[in-house]
Amino acid sequence: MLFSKGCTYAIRAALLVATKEIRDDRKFVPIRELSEELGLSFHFLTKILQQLTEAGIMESFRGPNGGIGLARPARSITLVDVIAAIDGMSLFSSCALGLPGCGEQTPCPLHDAWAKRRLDLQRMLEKTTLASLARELATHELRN
Amino acid sequence: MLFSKGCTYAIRAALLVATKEIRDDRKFVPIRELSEELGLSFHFLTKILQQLTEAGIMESFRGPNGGIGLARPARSITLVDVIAAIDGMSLFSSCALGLPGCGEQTPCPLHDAWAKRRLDLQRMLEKTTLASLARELATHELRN
DNA sequence: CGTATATAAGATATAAGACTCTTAAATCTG
DNA sequence: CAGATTTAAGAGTCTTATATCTTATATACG
Repeated sequence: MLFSKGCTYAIRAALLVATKEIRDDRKFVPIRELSEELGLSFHFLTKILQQLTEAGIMESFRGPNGGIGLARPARSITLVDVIAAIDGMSLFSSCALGLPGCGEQTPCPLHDAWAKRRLDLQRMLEKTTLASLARELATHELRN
Repeated sequence: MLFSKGCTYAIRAALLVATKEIRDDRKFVPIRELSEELGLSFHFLTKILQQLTEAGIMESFRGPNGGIGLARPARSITLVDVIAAIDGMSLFSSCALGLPGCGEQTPCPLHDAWAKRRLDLQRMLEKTTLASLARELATHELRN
């Protein structure tokens, strides 16, 4: 799998928050509401979203009318931001064959081909923001 | 991680067998020799290579002077063949967000961008054979 | 202030992946 | 045939990822 499960949950939840913020003009959404709409475990999602707040991507408030919301404008939050907070950046730096120290200096046989593609993937995920995804969701009839 | 650890071990071992076949004109190599040269657990590597023999990629013989060798010419064994035998093909067909049923009909917001890149990755890994990698290893000074 | 609501944090449980160990089966050599 | 060598197969262990449960802590509101 490209991303861990937790990472895919984080992306889906963050996108849903962005959608609600834009479409319904709501700032804070209870995690319970997110978990129910996405069909995910409430407790598990809570733990994952906590990592996003620690990373400064989201902010949370406890108590009644509390919930979680984007800490920055949706157009300034990229998928790489979310991925970095949950899975780290190793996907974009590590060797396809898992060889430590593989790089320009001492490349493995797959290095050039993979390095080129992982960089392209990173660039794409850096260009993709929660706002751009939310816009796509709104215009086309896409699943989330 | 892109591939499972077992899958990376399988690729590295298969490539080493191909190298020995070409360079030293040896048909069967004991797994113990492979595991020692690659710094991997003998028992674990045995189990993984067993999957390659089951998949018809390698063939094995027991007893003294036994070992494991390529079942077909190295130029006809692609990395996708090895990957399919160990990890399966899900990397090349599954949704980046892990959504079941994501596809052309009901795409997720990331579908187009990822589908394009995973296909490119698959094409590249289909074009890469054990023979072409072994050739690169021989001409350049690459690590394995 | 007291109660309800919501996230935070930590402990615990389950599942999957990675790895090890033991025994069996096959094959060669003398 | 006997013994050595090597893969095959299965059980068992360790580690990490995934998921759940429980207990704090903060906030709103009557």
